[in-house]
Amino acid sequence: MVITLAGHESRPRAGRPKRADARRNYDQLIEQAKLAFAEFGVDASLDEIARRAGVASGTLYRHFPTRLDLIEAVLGEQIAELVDLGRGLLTADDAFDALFAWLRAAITHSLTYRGLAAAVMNSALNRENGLVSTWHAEMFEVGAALLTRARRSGVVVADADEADVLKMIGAIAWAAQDASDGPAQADRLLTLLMNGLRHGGVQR
Amino acid sequence: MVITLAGHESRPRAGRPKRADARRNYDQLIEQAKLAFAEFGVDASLDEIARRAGVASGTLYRHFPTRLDLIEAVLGEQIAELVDLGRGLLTADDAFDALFAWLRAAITHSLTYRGLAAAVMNSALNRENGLVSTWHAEMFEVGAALLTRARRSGVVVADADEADVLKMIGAIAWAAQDASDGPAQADRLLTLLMNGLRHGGVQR
DNA sequence: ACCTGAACACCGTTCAAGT
DNA sequence: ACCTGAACACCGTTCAAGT
Repeated sequence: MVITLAGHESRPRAGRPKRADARRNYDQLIEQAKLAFAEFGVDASLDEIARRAGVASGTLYRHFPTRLDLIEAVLGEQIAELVDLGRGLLTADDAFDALFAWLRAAITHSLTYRGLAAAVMNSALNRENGLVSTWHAEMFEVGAALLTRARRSGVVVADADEADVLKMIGAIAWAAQDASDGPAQADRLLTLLMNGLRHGGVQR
Repeated sequence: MVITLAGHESRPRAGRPKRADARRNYDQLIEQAKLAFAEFGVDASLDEIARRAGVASGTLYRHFPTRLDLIEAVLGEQIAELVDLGRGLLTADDAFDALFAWLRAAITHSLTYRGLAAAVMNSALNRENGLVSTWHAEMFEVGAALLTRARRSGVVVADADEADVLKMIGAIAWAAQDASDGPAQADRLLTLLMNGLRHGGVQR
């Protein structure tokens, strides 16, 4: 008798395929998704993306079973860079500034495409596919490490919770995403948050 | 020659109608919308709401040309109460606590229905129908007044911007809306924000 | 005045049939 | 293996026809 864990063995989870035509389609889909995301946000029509890539809708679903899989593929490198940046900042002199800088970069990243913050938040809630995507997991890990270090250094209040702070980052990104001033507003809101975190009070 | 301002003269903007059957439909629509919003959030299917109210979809659109009009109608009393609360708090002893209390109530209000914070944010951005809805305008006015008072009393940092703070409130509500702990998380995030606003630093 | 319900234009998702 | 494209089930919105 064979025991299978439901929902764990059936996912394609392919990555870039080997066959020539399939690989061409895969690349075209990512390329067109990138353009469509830039134009309409991450809620862009999947059908339209497939059409522009010169491919039927079923093909899109074959490669990217979920809209989130497509988003992840499009943002892959960018996320890797962000994680690297965070790891580097773990040895920076000022633990407060390091945390600040990384959160700032994370927010900037979230502003790449309209709706991205909401999509990420949604993926964090959706526990169905086992754990959260590795994507989100790595981001969380780095952010949590930076906050922990800042807390241990005594530059940040002791009871700041990782999940809360990172959730707040998502919230700020969401709030600023289609404001006319955009990044500037995100900066102001982040400053508000950091003042709340700073041990020893607001500095003016 | 007659000059008309596009988009300003043609809106029904009815309110509760006079004819008996129309009024019955109107009330039923609000009643069923309330139930549907509670069950599915403010993105509930309008067709389904009409169906449950025993009415064709066109009737719903006649009374509530926009989803936002329906939301406003459903939440009317609740918003009035919130505005009244805020006005009362304007004469409270402690300007900081008054601001805190009102923001807390505003967040709690936003948690009534899933998706409400996003809908409100969206309406604030959508300048097409002249100004923002009176609903939003009154809320903003009261919130801004409370913040201004706190700033003048010197209990809140001088450069806190009304629009930023209120946007942050929306963001917090959004972040907490489908968390498992819900209101508790919203409280923690709000505390973070208030610490950032407090003049003289964090108190522990 | 108000309501009905069909019609339209869009979604995402699945799946049998083809190569 | 991979792709196609029709089919399905859902949307919101409009509008001619009825009362």
